[in-house]
Amino acid sequence: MSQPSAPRKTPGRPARISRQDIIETGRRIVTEEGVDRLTMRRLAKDIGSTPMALYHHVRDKEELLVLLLDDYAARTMRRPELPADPRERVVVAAAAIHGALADCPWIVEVLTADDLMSTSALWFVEQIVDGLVECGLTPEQAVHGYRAIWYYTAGEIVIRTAAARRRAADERPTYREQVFGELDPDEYPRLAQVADRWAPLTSQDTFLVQLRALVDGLLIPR
Amino acid sequence: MSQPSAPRKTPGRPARISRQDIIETGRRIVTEEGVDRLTMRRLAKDIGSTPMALYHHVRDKEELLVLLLDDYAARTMRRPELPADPRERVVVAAAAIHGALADCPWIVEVLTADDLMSTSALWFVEQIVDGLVECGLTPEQAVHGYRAIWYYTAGEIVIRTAAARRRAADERPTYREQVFGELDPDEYPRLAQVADRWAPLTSQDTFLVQLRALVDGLLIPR
DNA sequence: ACCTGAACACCGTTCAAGT
DNA sequence: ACCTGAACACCGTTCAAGT
Repeated sequence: MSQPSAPRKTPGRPARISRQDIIETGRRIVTEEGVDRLTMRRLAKDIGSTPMALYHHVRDKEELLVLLLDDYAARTMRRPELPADPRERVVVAAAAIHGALADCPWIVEVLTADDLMSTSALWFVEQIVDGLVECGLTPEQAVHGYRAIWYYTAGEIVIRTAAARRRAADERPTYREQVFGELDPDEYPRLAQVADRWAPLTSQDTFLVQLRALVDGLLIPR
Repeated sequence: MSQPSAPRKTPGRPARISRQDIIETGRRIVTEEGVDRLTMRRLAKDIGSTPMALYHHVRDKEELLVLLLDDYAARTMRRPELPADPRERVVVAAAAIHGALADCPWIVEVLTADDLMSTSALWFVEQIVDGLVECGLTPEQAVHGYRAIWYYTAGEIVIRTAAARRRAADERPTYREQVFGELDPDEYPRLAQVADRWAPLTSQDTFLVQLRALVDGLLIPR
């Protein structure tokens, strides 16, 4: 990451707050109260300073969020033992990324703001691309394969997080429930057939089996 | 959709603005200036009314956005000719959903707010689930398969839209470019190998071939 | 029933000035 | 160099009142 406030050699006034203070206080607010409560004003208040002081250490709020994501990843993404089989290695590395994101729902705000998660996740990306190459893909195909896995993973997190947030906030029946209640079985026979099982089915966590399907599909020679 | 302002039978003051006015004005603002510019205040001003008048016709801003998505889908999602082969049918239906979303980047705001796109997209979901069943999946597997396709599709849109927004707004080199510039080839040999091709590779549109891979993977008997 | 005006409780960020 | 105070230009939404 860029370091606009890397420790200068003495001249000028000593800093009262540091990037590290900002990150730590930001992390506390986000984990305890959610990313919606993280505002520059609130952060400044908690840190005992003014909103504008923050702008001396971070460019803007988006940079702050990326910093917090980096901090989160560095703090939690421990490298797991990976299986020798390259296909399994791809699956386990992708599942590890997914697991880290799933424990950190506020991440969605930043996901949509940057395409590569964090330097701390780079090792996992390496494992995925390398595993795909070892399975016989060209490096180019492997990059595209990684991208498909990343889209699937990010999409799962974004959609599931949104669904959970809605459930938490809402009393009213979801749009989905309304739609499935009034489904015309002549026009939508298959959906009508599964209508009453839709909610339990889609709340099942099948991330891993579908991830395997995707990886298997990517590895079919073509 | 719920219709809190369905036409009442005469009593009371005649409405000066209608749900339809709100949707049309909202659509104009969003398509001409982007979803960020759509505020209740701005919409009220354009419609020649006050912010609070809007709250008589929509519950809140989120409902307004869902209404706009519905309107967009009903207006643009024409049912295409579908191939007879069920596997191809799944691919074409999913690609049609993707194409509609890709032409409408502001959708991301609403995607994260509701899990099922719109009643207008229901026919496409039916085709996907039905195609998967015809290929031999159980209805339950087909629903999970649809979900995986939806995650992949939504993830692609979310990430690509975010990347485009960043490119449009930013001069500074992306985080990604910085990371790939300083990549340690000993620690990340595979990424170092593709580092200089990463940007062109990941800007290629491979949605369709990866979608096929996913569908093929979902259809492998297991 | 439908709409208005004023207010509440906020935002991110810029600017000019202070130490 | 680092921080402050005041201000700019906004938000979504509630409330009480008007017609």
